[in-house]
Amino acid sequence: MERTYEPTPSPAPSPDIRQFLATQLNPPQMDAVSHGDGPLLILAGAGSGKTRVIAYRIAYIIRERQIPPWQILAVTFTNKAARELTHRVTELTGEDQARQVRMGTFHGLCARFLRSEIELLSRRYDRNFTIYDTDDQLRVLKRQFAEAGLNPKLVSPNAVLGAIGRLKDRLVSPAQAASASEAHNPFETAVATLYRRYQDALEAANAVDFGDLINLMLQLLENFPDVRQRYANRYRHVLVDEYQDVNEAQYRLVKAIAGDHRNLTVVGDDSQAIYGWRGADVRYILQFEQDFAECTTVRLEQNYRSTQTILVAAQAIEAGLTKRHAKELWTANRKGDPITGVVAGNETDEAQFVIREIDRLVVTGIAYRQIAILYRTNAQSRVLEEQLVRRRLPFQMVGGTRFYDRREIKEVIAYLHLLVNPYDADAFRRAGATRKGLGDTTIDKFVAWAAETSRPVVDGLISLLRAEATERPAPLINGAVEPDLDERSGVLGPLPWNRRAHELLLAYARDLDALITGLRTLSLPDLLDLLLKRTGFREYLLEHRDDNGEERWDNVQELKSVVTEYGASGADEGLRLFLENAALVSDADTIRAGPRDDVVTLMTLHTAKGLEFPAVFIVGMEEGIFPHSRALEEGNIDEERRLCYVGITRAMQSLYLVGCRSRSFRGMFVENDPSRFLRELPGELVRWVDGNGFRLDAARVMAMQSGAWPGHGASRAAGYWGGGTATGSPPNGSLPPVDPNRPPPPGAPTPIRPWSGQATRVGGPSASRQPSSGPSGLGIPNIREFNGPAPTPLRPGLENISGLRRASDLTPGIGRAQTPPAPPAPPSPTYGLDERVRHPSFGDGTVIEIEPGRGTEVMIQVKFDTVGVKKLSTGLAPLTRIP
DNA sequence: GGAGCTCTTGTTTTT
DNA sequence: CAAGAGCTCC
Repeated sequence: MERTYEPTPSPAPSPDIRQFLATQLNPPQMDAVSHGDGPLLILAGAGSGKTRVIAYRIAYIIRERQIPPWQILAVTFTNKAARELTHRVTELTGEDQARQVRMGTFHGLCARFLRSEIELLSRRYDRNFTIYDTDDQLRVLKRQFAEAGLNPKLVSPNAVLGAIGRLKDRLVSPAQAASASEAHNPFETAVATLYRRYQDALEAANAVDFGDLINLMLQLLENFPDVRQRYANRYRHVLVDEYQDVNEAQYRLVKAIAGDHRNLTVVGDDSQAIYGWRGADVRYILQFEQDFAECTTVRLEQNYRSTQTILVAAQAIEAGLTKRHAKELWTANRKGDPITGVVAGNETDEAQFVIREIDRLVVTGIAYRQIAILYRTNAQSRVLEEQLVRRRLPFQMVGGTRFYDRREIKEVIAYLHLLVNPYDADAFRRAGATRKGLGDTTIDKFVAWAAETSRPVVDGLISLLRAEATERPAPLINGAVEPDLDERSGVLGPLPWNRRAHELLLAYARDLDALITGLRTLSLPDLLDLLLKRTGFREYLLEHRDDNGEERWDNVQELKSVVTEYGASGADEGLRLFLENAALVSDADTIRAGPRDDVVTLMTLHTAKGLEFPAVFIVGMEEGIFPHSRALEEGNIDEERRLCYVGITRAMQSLYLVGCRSRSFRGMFVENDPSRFLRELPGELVRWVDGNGFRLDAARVMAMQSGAWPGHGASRAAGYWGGGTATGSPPNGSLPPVDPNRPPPPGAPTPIRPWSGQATRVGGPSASRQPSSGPSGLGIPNIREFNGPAPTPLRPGLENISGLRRASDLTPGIGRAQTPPAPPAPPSPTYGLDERVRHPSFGDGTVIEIEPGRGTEVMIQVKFDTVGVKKLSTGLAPLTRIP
């Protein structure tokens, strides 16, 4: 096929489309959406309608430019984002077209591409490759420690796995890692050795890890020009979301596909780059204008999400960054309430404050689902969970331990993996370990035997069965099976295990054989049933495991309900789809609550990226927790700062930043200083309270801002406030007054690291698998059909208070919307007296009073049938009319 | 091979 | 503190 990359002349949008877009988008958004061919950089501040712009742009390319949808490739980082984008594009173009657009995550898309291409790349892989997750990786790696005679106590396998991951992010091969330039100390030498072995083990198992998904695809594109041409030709329009989070491999992947035609749109915000630890490099977005010199840059600087107060606070944190793209967010939203800064006593007080405050918010008409509690580390969720359960507040945790990471689930899935990928030795071991009587010794012997005789593990096992089925059962000589068991496929050779082990292996083989047959004849749910029954999995869990056997069995039952959703296709195809999902999909993606569930959401700050909530609590605002001690040690404060920026900008109306003086972990009490991020908040924006909600007096606020928890040893606080100003180094290693650009003082105590802990999760995967818009539903405007312009839902009365507009005001053509375009906030519904309404928490009720609230807010009083009279804001309360 | 015990150790974020 | 590794004993 001839490939030419002449830019299609970009026709001026037809007037009606342009007119319609003008009602939906502000001018810079419109510029981005209607940009023609060639590279486009969209710098999209928090809450500036980024996803909306991508969705509209895809729709625009299809509808207006008449590009076939299958020529469009849209890449995201998370499944959540991919799903949201699919959802929005579907609303704009209809299902038929949207389905043809190739949308997905980097990893998901690469997995998909590799299924059809990987055999070109190396004969060591085939299309049935298994995707190993972190747990699988670690198992394989630990085995390499043993085989290489390395002591896992001297070098931590986790650290080595991290190092290998980072090498892969930078496209460093095992051979390169072993070279002098990479390995210049004992650790790196060990890493190089283990990396080589690890990679060999993966290849032998026909398995790839997350890094391989990207890197193998890249190799394919870079080493096979015809393949690259094929992809570049097919995907004539490439869009990449969260571009600030790409690593080198991903960057080169994008370039390999879009480098020729250059129809590349990247969207991102360098202030929200929070994945440096995963190899992401902000540099790529900062350099986009050099990489693609002819690119057009559009800045989306109008924030539709947050109050001015919240935005200004976020910018105060952002201001401490050492480098960033020039970009100034502004909002036409109201000033809003002050931020609440909370000084609690300990982590229980912290949790109790949050809960009391949630109670209060709910009384004012906020629904549980409009509230999020965010924390730096998953371990912090535990106290919150305990208290929430105690107070019977409905909540969901997003993330934490993945459902598919549970041991019993991994064990069942290991069996399933074996049916698809007979080379998967790790799955063989894992499934084998659940079989009564089969121990490591026999399994090791078997795996070694299979490797020596060049048999995939499953084939080797089945061959035992075949040999047994011949006329001559295996006689034993000196406890070993007779060496020359003959069958059509050849001689098995000496089998180095005893009769008892042999019987156990045969039973394993019979089970797998039956399952392989089942793969052809049964539905996927039935196949799983057969698996559980034949292997006696329930008995194994109940007898064999800890006291939680019942609970574990319940989890397996959950797995059955998940699998049912893949039952439409045949077991074989359904199984492949299911396994791919199990490897690539996190709980954050599957366990998303449907819009019906009125629950408070708990998650990490990282997980919260891309979401928004009317009320947000960020807890653990302490040095060592947030910013995290490890980041402090490594001098990575910028990334923590960006994470804080992300957290703050999740909030639409109410923001609480909560920290505590002391916290117990590992059985000890530790005291951290207040987070620098707390202290950097502009004082006039914050209402400071203690854990009981009582206002802090001025002296205590000042103490707080100087780096000490107020009220904690009054003398201590008074001590360095005696002089009236906070210059000089305070005693006790407390931090000096706010100066975002200053590194921590040399004398600062080493912050104590947070402890780890297992976060338990509520709800199973089936609890909420229905597609949903997530908890952010409230703030996302309805997207109307392209061809059916709807009246613009002007948000009533969002007057620009107090002249807080930013520099963008002065920049011609940027960020200034004459008519505020459809802001991402729902129009406040109006209600009439005596109207019947429904609230997700309070039930049904009757409107008995309507009165003006703050600003343009309208407050109504509703007499609920069961809970009495409540005063609610029509803009915020999730009310629906009952006909 | 496996149960039950003590000891060590490791602590971020996720595709 | 809790999970995992390592040890002993059956």
